[in-house]
Amino acid sequence: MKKHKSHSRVLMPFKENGHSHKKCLDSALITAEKTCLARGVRLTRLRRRVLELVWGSHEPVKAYDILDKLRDEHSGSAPPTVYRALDFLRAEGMVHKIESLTAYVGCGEPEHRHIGQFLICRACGAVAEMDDAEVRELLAEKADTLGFHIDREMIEIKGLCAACLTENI
Amino acid sequence: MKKHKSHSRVLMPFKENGHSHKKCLDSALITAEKTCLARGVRLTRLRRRVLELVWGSHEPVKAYDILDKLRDEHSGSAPPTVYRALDFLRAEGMVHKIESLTAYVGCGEPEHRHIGQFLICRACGAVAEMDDAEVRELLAEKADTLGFHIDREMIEIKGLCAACLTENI
DNA sequence: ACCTTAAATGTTATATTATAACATAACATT
DNA sequence: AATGTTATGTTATAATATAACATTTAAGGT
Repeated sequence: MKKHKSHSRVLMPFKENGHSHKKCLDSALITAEKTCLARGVRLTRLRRRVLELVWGSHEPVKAYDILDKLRDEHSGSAPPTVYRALDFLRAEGMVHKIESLTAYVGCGEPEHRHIGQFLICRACGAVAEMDDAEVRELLAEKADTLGFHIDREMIEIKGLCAACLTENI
Repeated sequence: MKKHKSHSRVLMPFKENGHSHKKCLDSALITAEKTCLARGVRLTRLRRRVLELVWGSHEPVKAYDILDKLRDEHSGSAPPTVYRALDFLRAEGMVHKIESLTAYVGCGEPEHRHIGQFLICRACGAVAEMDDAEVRELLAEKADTLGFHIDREMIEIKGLCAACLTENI
C-alpha cells in the first residue's frame, strides 16, 4: 500500500474579500446531507437547523446563542435541545468545539473524520482550520520519546489573521 | 547574538515509580516564592495555599474542588477567592489552565514565562508538560504560509502515558 | 396497514464553571 | 497617623452543561 506524501491542507481558510457566505453555507449543508445519507445517520430538521446556525459565520458560535435563536422559532427548545444536536454534529465531525472559547464552529471537511488545528483571529474572531500532517507527525514523534501514545490532539492558536494584520498596520 | 539550538524540553514529566510528591511539591513552592520575590509580586498566604492545592497531584484540579478545601479552612471562601488566586498564579505562569478539562495544573518551570504543550493521560489523568521549540517553530511556519501571526498557542494532547500503556498491555 | 422497537425530542430540574459589583481589610509609603 | 493601592470578603448572578424521565417520531418486520 503506497503512502502518499502528507500535505498541509487548509480545510477552512479565512474568508477573503468577496467571500459569498451564502454559497459557503449552502455547500456545507449539502455536504452534511450527503455525508449523513452515506453513513446512514439522520440529519433531522433540528440538527440541520443547528448546523445552519453554527455555519452562520466563520466565527465560533456559543451554545446559548444557538438556543436563543431556536427559542424564537420553537418555544419548546431548551439546553438539551442544543447540546444533543451539537453532540451529534460533533460526533459526525460536522462541527468542532473550540475549547478555549467554549464555542462551536463548522467543519470544512466532515467527510473524513479528523481533528484539525485551529487558527483563531483575536481581532475579527474568525477561525480557520488546518489539518497538517507534518504537525501531527512531529507531535507524535515528540510524544513517542516520552513513551506517550496520542489518541487525540487539540490545537488552538490565537493571533491575527492576514486581513487584520494589514488593517492594524 | 548567538541563537542556541532549540531543544525539546520536558518541563514536567510523568511521575515515575518512586516519585516523591512531597519533594516535588516543596520544590514547586520554593521556586514560586523565589520567583515572586524576584518579580516583586506577592505570593500571599491564600495564593500560596491555592498553589499548594493545585500541586497536590499531577492531575489537573478543578476550581470548585480547590474551593471546597478552602472552605474547610476558612468559611469566608467563595468562588472569587479561588478564581482571583488562580488568575494571579496563571498570570505569573505558576499554574496553567487545561482548557479541555476546565481544570488547573501546576507549572514545572514558572521562572520563565511560556505556554507549553500538554500531554494528558486518559487512564491515570496525569498531565505532563513539554515546551518544544520545534513544534512551536513548525506551527509558526505553517501559520505564516496563511499570513497568520501567532500570539499564543494551546496544545492539549490526550492519550496514554507510558506507565498506563504498559499496564493495559 | 399495524405493531414493535429504537431513536429523537420535549420537559423540568439541577450541576458546574465563572464573573460582576461593591464593601472591607491589609500593606506600603510618606 | 494619613493616604493610596492591592488583596480579600461578600452577595448575587451569569454562562455553560448534564441528569432524569416523559413523549413523540421514524424504521423495520409481519
